[in-house]
Amino acid sequence: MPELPEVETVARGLQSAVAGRRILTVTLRKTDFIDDPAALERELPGRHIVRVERFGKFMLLQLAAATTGPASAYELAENSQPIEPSAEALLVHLGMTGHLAPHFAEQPLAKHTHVTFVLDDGRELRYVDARRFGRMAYLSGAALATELERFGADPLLVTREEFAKRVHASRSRIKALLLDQTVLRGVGNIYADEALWKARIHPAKIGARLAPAELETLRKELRKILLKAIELRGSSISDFVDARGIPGDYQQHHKVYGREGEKCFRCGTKIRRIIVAGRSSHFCPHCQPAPRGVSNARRHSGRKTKRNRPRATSKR
DNA sequence: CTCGATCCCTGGACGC
DNA sequence: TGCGTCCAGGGATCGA
Repeated sequence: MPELPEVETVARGLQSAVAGRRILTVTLRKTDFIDDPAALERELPGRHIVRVERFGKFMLLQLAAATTGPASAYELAENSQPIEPSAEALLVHLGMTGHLAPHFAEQPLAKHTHVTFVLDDGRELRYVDARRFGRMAYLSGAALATELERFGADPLLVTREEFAKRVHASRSRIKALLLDQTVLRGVGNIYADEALWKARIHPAKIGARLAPAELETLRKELRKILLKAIELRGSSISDFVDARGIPGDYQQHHKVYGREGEKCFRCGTKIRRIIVAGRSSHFCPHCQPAPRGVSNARRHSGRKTKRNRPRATSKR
């Protein structure tokens, strides 16, 4: 599941693989995850991919009109300017199962290939996403700026003061705050759980009640974990692979995620899993004591037999 | 303002 | 082997 480190890994791979290339044609198949499919077909052909970077869990393929001519990869590497409000970009969110990678044209189309960009060197940039939880949008100018402004701070760059301000501004539980993309951009379920374990904070604790020292520990540990995960090219849970099809290695380092019932590496207590903010939350009941009002007692989920909802047939 | 619930979607795990 | 059921979860949305 692509979170910040996985998206960073893919973005770096694409930066070295396709930056400087020109998009010749766009082929769309299923389009229900695309904001405005017609805009992609209309705007992308002829444009250059100037640069690929990560923004939260999004990849931003920064584009430029054909008239500027192809920039050399070397030239692009020298250019580390942030995206300007007047820029244009293709936003790609990988959702849970999205892949964006270059292929040789003769390679057969993988199942669930929904978008193909033919590049000027004969290769194709293909978007494959079985579940279509991803998102794709072509945005420019004010619309792009507005879209990006919705998001919170980058967890790798956020300062102590800004982190504290953002967390203390709400009465939500810390797990919900870490997952909230308008608070921090890029953190998902795995790295939220890992950081909370490292900082010894219970996921259901109210963010505003965290002591400044706790908060600062959390910020630093989150940052360390994300950097380490980037170094290892992300966590390969389910089928994450980078732009070259290579899986990451950080899943070997998970301390709580996916370890329900196994022993805490610090104290040996069995790792538990509860639902916080609608998401599975893995934690050590001993190292991360429950706040007042939240029971750590084992309530074996009575397996609620929910739904038998009739399939809302909304194919497109 | 914050919450849970529901929905989107498919593949994989699991039980029988 | 095959079928049914459940589950994964990021994000939008809705009602409480």
